[in-house]
Amino acid sequence: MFLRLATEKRLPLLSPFAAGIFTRGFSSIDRINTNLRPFPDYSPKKPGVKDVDLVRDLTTALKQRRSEPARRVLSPFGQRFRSDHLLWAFPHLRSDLPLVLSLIHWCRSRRHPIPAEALAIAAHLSVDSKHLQAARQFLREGLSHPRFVEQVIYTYKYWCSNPSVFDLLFRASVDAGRLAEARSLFFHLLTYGVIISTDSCNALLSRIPLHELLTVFTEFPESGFRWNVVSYNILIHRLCQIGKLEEARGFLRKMEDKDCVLPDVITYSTLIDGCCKSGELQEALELFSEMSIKGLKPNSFTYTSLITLSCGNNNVVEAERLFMEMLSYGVAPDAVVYTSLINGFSKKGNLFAMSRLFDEMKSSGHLPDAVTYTVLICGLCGSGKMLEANKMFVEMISKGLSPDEVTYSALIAGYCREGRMGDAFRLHNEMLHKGLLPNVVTYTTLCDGLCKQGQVEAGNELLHEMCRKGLVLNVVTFNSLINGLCKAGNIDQAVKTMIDMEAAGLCPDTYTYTTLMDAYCKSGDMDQARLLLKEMLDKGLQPNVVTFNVLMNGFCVLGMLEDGKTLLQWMLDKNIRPNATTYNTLMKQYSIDKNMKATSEIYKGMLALGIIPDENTYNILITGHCKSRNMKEACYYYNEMVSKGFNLRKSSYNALIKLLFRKKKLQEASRLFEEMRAMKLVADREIYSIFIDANYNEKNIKTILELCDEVVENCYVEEK
DNA sequence: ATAGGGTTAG
Repeated sequence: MFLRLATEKRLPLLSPFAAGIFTRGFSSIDRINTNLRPFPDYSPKKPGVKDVDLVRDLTTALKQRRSEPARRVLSPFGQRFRSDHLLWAFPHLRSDLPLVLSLIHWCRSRRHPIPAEALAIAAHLSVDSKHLQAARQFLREGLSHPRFVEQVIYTYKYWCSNPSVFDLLFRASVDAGRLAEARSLFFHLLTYGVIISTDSCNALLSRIPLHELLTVFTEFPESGFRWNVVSYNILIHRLCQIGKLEEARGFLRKMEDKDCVLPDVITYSTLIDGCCKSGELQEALELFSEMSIKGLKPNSFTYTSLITLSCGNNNVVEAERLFMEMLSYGVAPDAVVYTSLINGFSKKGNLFAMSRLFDEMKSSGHLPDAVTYTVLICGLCGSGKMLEANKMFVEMISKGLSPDEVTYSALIAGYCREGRMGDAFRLHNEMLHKGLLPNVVTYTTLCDGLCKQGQVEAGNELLHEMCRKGLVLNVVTFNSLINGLCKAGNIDQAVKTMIDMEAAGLCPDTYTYTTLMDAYCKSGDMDQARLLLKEMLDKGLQPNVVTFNVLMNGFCVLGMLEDGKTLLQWMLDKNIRPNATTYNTLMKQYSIDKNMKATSEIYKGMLALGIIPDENTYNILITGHCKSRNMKEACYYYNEMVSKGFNLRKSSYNALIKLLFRKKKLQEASRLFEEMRAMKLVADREIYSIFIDANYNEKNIKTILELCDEVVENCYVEEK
């Protein structure tokens, strides 16, 4: 199996009838392959007379008393025994591997070094007895001796070994990380006609760096060796990992057309995943249909890649469709595909769908693992449900699952978002206590949390601690710190930090620029903001909707509404889809300027593009219309937003109540006032006065007292 | 030999 003579390459050189030679056995092959090296003859070192006697007595004792412990049997020989005796003992024990093993074991226990030659022979004997595990161990140990390979070759013929010993030797080199050695071993063995198995060569492929992999991939077949589908899958996977999709696809064609190796589900799934990771949905779908045409049935790996991409594109509807399609094709779902889908919903904040799928997963017999729980915890944290996230954390531990760095980082991020830095650091300490090392993400999360609490200095100190632990800052860490500095009003230091970041070999990205541009915009320095925009465009960085929103906000608060509208047009021209925030920013400024006509036009433009208004949009419309005393419009938007399940902000309630009161709509005003109080929102003092007066007129003492209490409790405390 | 989880900007 393991040995194939390296003759295939020479085939074309033979005469037409030479092919028949191959059926006639080795002697014929030897005739045509005169340049194949023969295996050398073995001539062991000669023992002295006393040595001969010792070895005979020792091996006889071992055989005679084989049921007794070797230690006891061999103890009389302890004084006189040398490592050399081992070599002379082997011929006596050649078909008795258990005794060979116990003799070697005894040697080791007496601290006798085992010579390389003995290790080579022991490997041959082990292979001969089909004891591959023992052979592997001897070979692994032997590799630490110089010229061990030569020892194995030198002893090979005499000990009538099996060619698989070379395969094991090659494999041991690979496993020991001696990759260059393995590579040259391949060619060296070739000169003896030994061919390493594809499996072992594939083990080499999966361990070497990509540039060497590509060399090996072309250089091994020069001797007639052929790669198989696994080899191609390894290569394609590595190319996909670094985003070289074109080349990966090239090898898909090459394997079929040039090498007659048929791609399998793994080949296609690997390529599809590569496309998904690069966001190339179109490519992925092409390959998906191509594999089906070839009769290859996609599996849960294939679907997971596509589902994960859909979720990442914020398209959970498509993700769920794919999941249903997978089920309808009879592809069994597993914990991974469930986890991916659950993650999609949790990221959208759809906790209902998240727990529905979690239940479905459990009831269909798929055990949630640590990743599943991490996704659930993350989803709950993202929705501010820290209590439930903690419950999930406890549940996962009670199920015997171990939270890892990722789980902890997710929980820590949840606490940071709530400003609960004490809890965040408590978890950080808990990690250390459990022997889990906080990594860059954990530290970045904590640093960001500190920055958001206004403690930039502490954040910076934490990063120094992180560096002392040998961790390296990444782009996100820098961005977080830059943001902290900006929010603390220290733009100069933020810019310096960006320069540090570049000096550290990290490229500022869209987050970095957007953060700094926002700081300049908010300080009223639109010129600097524009300069940064130019710089990022020059670097080939794409501004995104957030970048534009930052600029939009800058123009709007400075009253530069015409620039704002130009910016909106520019976005549309650049095919960057504005979102509700973009429109809200413009609408807000127009409504502050009491230009409700323009506000309404912007709103219409938003609807025309199919951009869904959010809670903010309605609040802007309501306060704006109230300020312009458009009661009808204000009430219209109030009803619409309530029907969509949105809540009014305090300012919207205040404005609407005041307007209703002014228009003598006492009943409506009062109803809204009650609604506002039920929402635990504190009305303006002016509104309290209005309702206290109104109740006074009605002589409703109880209500008056209640309202007075509330005013004292809320308005007074708030104004202090 | 292939798939799922955590951090940053408005």
